[in-house]
Amino acid sequence: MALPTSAAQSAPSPFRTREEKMRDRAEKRDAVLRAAVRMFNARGYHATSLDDVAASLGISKPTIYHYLGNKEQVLTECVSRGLEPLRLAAEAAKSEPGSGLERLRRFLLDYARTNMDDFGRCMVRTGDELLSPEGAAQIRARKRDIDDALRTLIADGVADGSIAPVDVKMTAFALAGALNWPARWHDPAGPMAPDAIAAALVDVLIGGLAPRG
Amino acid sequence: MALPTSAAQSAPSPFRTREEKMRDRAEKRDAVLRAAVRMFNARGYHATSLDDVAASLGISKPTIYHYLGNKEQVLTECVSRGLEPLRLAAEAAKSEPGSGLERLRRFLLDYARTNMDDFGRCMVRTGDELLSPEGAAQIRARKRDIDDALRTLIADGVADGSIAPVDVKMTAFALAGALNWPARWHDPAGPMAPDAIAAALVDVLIGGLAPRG
DNA sequence: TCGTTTCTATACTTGCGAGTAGATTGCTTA
DNA sequence: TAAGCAATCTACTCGCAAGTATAGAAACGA
Repeated sequence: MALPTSAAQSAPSPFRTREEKMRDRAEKRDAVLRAAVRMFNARGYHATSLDDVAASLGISKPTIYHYLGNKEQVLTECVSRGLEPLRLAAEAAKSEPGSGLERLRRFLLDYARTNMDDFGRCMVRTGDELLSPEGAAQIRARKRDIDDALRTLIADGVADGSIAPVDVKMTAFALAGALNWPARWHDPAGPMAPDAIAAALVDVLIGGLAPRG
Repeated sequence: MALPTSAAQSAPSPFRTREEKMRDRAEKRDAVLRAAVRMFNARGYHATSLDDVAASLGISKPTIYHYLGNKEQVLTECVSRGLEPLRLAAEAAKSEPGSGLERLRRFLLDYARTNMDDFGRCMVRTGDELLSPEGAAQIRARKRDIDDALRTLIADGVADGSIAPVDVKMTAFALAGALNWPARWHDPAGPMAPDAIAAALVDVLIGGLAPRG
């Protein structure tokens, strides 16, 4: 039989193609992860059972196991999805124009915003203690890459004079800490927009507390 | 029989006075908490069983229950001990001499150092999700007091001109985030001294990234 | 049409760890 | 000397939630 092209959709057929089925499957997997990450953020990983997650989707626990290997994999997949936009932002910052400070500022804004969405919050809040040694090592390596990119941006800025001659490592920790913290306190349902928070935090960090000249 | 005064200790008696016994009890309770907080920090609260804690002290679980009501109370007591030095520092900062910025700087240094000791780390890492609603509310109220003190110090500095006209609330979050973060990454057994880390972080936060005129 | 794969459910097993019962020992006090 | 209390143990109960065995329905391919 001839495979229908994706363009040939005049009358939607009930028969799914291979790609459609793969997409269906991916959508269901996504739905599981979205439900899980919300509950992890709201109640914590250990306080969330996969039965709870399943119930919130109107399905049963074995269905989750059909899409994901085990509970830790559900968590690591959520963390991965929180990490990915950071990796992309770090990648992008490398080849952008502008001074070190300008490139850093854009990266920090992305970083802060990302940390306030569902997967970003989960990523920040998931410490090594929740994961198996292997899982923790993988995640740590990927976080380390982000941190390296951050340090490089700072060093670039120091080198081109757009950033004061700070201690690069400690500065990276200070920035990361300040921008990770909203994952703990920010309420997505509250009145403060993530963009505004990100902008305010970045302004404080770049300007410092001491009054300028 | 006459109670021995605490001065009459020429030959240490095996018979304990009431105060000595109370002190003994307090010491044992402390030992339980110190053992527990170390394991909570190393492996996480949920991954630490009270059997583990007991074993590390060469005692049995019911002995822990003799000194503390339940597992959550072990945790909340650890968190309290992490919070207490912060409360004292906040209290002290109120009545110290110096500009707003100077008082804030001293407070921030205390804050950062405290967050790197055993109980401080536990305090920072213990999110609401680990506690019962009642426990979480109590802890949150006490953290809120610290945050209020921090905001007041910032506002004082802005008012007296020693701090730039920043957004007080966001600044408090940025500072707290940056100084809480070492609770996640600092290794007490590593080469970096908490004092040096605290100083470096505070310098970055006060000075900012942008070069000064 | 028939075997195979996909998806889903019900109903189970299993292990861990919080918390408890009850006994024991020894000091304290009436 | 007996009652009481403090401190500790061994040996349990019990509930929860991760993960599994198994089966049935639908879709698919040959």
